[in-house]
Amino acid sequence: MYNAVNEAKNQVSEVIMEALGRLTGSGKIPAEPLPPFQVTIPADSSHGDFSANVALVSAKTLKSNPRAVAQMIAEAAELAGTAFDKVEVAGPGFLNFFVGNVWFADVVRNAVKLGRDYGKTDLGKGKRMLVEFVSANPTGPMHIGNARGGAIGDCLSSLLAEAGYEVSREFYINDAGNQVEKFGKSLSLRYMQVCGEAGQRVAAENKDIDSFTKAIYGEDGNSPEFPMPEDVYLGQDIIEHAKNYFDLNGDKLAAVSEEERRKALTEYALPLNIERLEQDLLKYRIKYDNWFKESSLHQSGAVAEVIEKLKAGGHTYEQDGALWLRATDFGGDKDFVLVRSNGFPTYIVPDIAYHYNKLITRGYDKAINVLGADHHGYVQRMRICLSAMGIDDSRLDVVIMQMVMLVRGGEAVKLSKRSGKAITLTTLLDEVPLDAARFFFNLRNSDTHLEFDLDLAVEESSKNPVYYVQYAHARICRVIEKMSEDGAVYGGGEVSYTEPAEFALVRKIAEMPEMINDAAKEYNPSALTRYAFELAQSYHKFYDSCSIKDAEQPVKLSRLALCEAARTVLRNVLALLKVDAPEKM
RNA sequence: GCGCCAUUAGCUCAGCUGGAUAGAGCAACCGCCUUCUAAGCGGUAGGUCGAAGGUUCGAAUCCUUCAUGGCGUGCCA
Repeated sequence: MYNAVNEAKNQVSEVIMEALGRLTGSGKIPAEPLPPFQVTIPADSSHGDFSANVALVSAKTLKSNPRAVAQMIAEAAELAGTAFDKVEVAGPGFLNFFVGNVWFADVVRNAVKLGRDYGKTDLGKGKRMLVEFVSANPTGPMHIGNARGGAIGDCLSSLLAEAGYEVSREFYINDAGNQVEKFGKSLSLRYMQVCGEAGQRVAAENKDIDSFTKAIYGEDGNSPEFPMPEDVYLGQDIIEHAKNYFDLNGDKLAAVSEEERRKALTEYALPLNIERLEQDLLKYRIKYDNWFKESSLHQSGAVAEVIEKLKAGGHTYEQDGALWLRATDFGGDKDFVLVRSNGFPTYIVPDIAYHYNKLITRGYDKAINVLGADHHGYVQRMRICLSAMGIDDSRLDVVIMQMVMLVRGGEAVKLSKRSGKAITLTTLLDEVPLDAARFFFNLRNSDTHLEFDLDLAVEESSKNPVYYVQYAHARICRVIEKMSEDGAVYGGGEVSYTEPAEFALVRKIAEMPEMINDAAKEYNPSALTRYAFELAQSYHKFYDSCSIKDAEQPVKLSRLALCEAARTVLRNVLALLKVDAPEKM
């Protein structure tokens, strides 16, 4: 795995350690253990390509001032055979290392040579990660939060794979429990409305399904003529299912028992919803490795086993007819219920069984869940449950994402999950290009609120960061194409650079593998969009100040090589985001 | 009440395992297309890093307290 930045950092450390060895050997500094120091890339390249704070952290131990210590190390440092041309003492006592031309040339040649493999690392070699994301309820369409979760989870998965982890993407289908009960109840109510006299009259007046559902739906899903009680789903999709079932099968369910009706309607609509979820996510360029059904955990007895295990471990007690988990034994605020007094387990029991399946049955090293901030209380409870099951709870990692605020015309778009009027993933994608949606949802750290500007996402201009990045790619392609028409093609030979804009672009290219490692460690796919933007920016600046067409032969090919390298890296990053890299715009 | 997250330029946000003059985009203002894609580039202006203490050679970054906002804290999921 090629990682020029990491190698250079290691070299800096080695050079310093050797210098310190010589200094203690000659008695110039006392032989004391020194604190660890850091090698970083300075923000300002006039401070060198790599910088070490060894003198600053060691000054106290050595009873000297940082600049004097730095000076001694700089003088004792042996740079022959390293990537570095020179080392300087600067500021309060930093050691600034400057890489030579060979380093820059190597970066470019390697990026061109490695192609799609450039940027890959082996950070996670041998580790298997299961990334679970979206897992929207199959009782209705996906909302805007699912859209953010989808983009984050999918790009996080790509990122981890790039860092060498073996990654599986998984969707957990909540096809059992209360939500599904409520789904059946809602369907049944709407079905009876559709069968009824009023429903038939509306059907006669509204031939197409859209106007029909709208008519039944009323103002906010609860029209006086077609009233719905509290605690049911009011989405128009429920009416649509009921109507479709009626069209296919007539009113034959009107006479059967409520229970039977709910069951039949659920068995009809739930698979359709699940298929719809899969289709919608595919359109969003998300393909799961596995769709895991909650119902399978009930059928296999895994849910019952969880309760038995927790009971056997002595972590439960009965009170008020319910079974409680002694969460306080594991640092929880309060105990909570596992099995309700009506005999049904709460939502967390199948979830425990599911995590047990991930970590023990299937043996993944880590289970990563992408969850909305409104579920963060759940995370602590799940950790407690895992501990109670004897599983190391650090094997569960959670990426919490804050809410999305949609903005249009400078004002917040009001969301209402309950009324079914929330903006769905599908309607979002009708309005916003796919590339923009995927890019925008990864624009910010997941743990900050995301302001999604619908106007900006649609705008085809430099204001829109997606276009800025894609434009850089298209520009590179055009340059390379133009030059090849003139017979100038980079064939992999020696290259050399002199201009600041060239160096800046090479440095940015060199950063990719480290960026991947850092972002993977932090589970932070937003680093990808940021990096893509910075890389595009470095290219635009290079393009502006360094002509390729008018350059003399050796310089021309070196710059062409740099274009190739930049294009490769841009493509690689966009591939991780699953955003198109257009050749023309 | 307790817990989690946030608070940095007019706006949206980076930077947070302590380091050099606190960065970027947008908005504002001034420039650059007979020259490889101006969907671009350069420049100007804009900051008591929510507040107050503390830790230290050094704090946007770590600790404490407080303020404001969001979300949790169900025999809902």
